[in-house]
Amino acid sequence: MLDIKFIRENLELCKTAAVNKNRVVDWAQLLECDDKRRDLIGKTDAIRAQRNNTEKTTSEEGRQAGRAVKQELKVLEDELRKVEEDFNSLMLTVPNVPDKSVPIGKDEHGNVQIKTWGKIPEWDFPIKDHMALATALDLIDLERGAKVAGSRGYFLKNEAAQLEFAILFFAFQKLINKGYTPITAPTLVKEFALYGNGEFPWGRDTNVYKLENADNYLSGTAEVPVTAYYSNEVLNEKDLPKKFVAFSPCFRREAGSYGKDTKGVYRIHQFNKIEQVIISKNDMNNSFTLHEELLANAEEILQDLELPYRVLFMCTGDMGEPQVKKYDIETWMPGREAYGETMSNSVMGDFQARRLKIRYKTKDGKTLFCHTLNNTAIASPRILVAILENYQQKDGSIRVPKVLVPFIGKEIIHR
RNA sequence: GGAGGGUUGGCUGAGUGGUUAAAAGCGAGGGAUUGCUAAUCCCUUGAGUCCUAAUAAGGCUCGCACAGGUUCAAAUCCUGUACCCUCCGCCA
Repeated sequence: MLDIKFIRENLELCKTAAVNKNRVVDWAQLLECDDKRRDLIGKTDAIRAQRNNTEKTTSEEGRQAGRAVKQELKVLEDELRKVEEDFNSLMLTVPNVPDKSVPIGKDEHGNVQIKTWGKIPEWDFPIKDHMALATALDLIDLERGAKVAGSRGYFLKNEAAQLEFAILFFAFQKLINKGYTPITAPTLVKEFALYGNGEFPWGRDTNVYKLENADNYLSGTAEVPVTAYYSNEVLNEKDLPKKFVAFSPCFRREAGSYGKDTKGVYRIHQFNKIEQVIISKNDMNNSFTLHEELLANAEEILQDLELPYRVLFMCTGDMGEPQVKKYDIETWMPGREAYGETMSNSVMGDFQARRLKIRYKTKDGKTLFCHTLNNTAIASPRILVAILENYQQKDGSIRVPKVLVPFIGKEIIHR
């Protein structure tokens, strides 16, 4: 959510931002609603003032007069309510304004690679993709996954199941050691949290599962519950930033991506993720610094795992509505002969905090909206795709990344 | 699933129909005083909107979980919803 005053004063900037993000906003309608809204506020306030200045009465005459004022007020208040409803839903459709540095582009082709790390492995034998490897080693069972859970269902078995726990716990501990507060978060969330994060209204019909017999949704990421953790609260500047490393199961409908990435466990409906979330003060430079910190944390995890990756600076058309700036980290996946997204690192400015009403008191007593940021730490099983494929050996066995050996209790996975 | 109790500002907590106050306290910010510290005193400390160059001063309105309603008048009465607590039942 942007500040309507900001929109009024920076209309062209906001319009351009929406165009660059491929989002349609009915600006004329929004501004008209805002005008109407303010006009009605003025009128109702005047009548309310009149009402408030009426003296205490017990006479029939006085009551008559009071009723007349009340009637008048009711008409205006009803009108105001309607206008505000329209206004609020229009406001929810306004995307955040990207930072000046963000490359302008229509879609993923506009993203800019800003860094690569690690050497893309070369093979002296025909390589297998993660499903060929995992099937032979009885690590992943897609058939029974589909039988039990439906499309994109899966079971992780044996060392793959161990690897999942290992990788999650490894990342969890790493971030805890960096001072992040460990937290396990509810996946089952209320609607406000999804609006608050800016998942809604945009992703309402494609991204998120809604429960049938409760007024809840299954969140696609711990970003949603953890960012909403302090909703409607006023924090203290000296306690910022709040840094969390959060675990949650994640659910994604993936409606509209039928037929996309259907191989293996790259794109599935349910997975587990460790997410980094930061609530910080309203200072963009400070937030950009934290954004880099989140990036460095994620890179460190991939470097520990010795997985080659690259960092993309996401362009306006591929970055999502709430974001000011976003990096994706893509890890090399030999089976795809390409990098695949494994982490997504965003800074939102106060966009989410406005929607969620997360504020803080500054040292000099002012109340401001916080800034919010988040980045993946590790998401499983997608990262297993990279691990299995990059660590495969000629005989079909798989080496265990050094840092994970203590968790698995062996160096090689074979049957 | 059933029964009862509750929800007031950054926090604790008064207030059960009436118009200069949502009391008081705490915390926070600013100021005064002070050899330093401590103490004391004063002011400020929810949101919207209008007027403004202004996130200055001021006006008005709203604000007591949320949404409606009753009334000339609602934190206070009524209805619905959410959440919290206690107990019963079921249960990992």
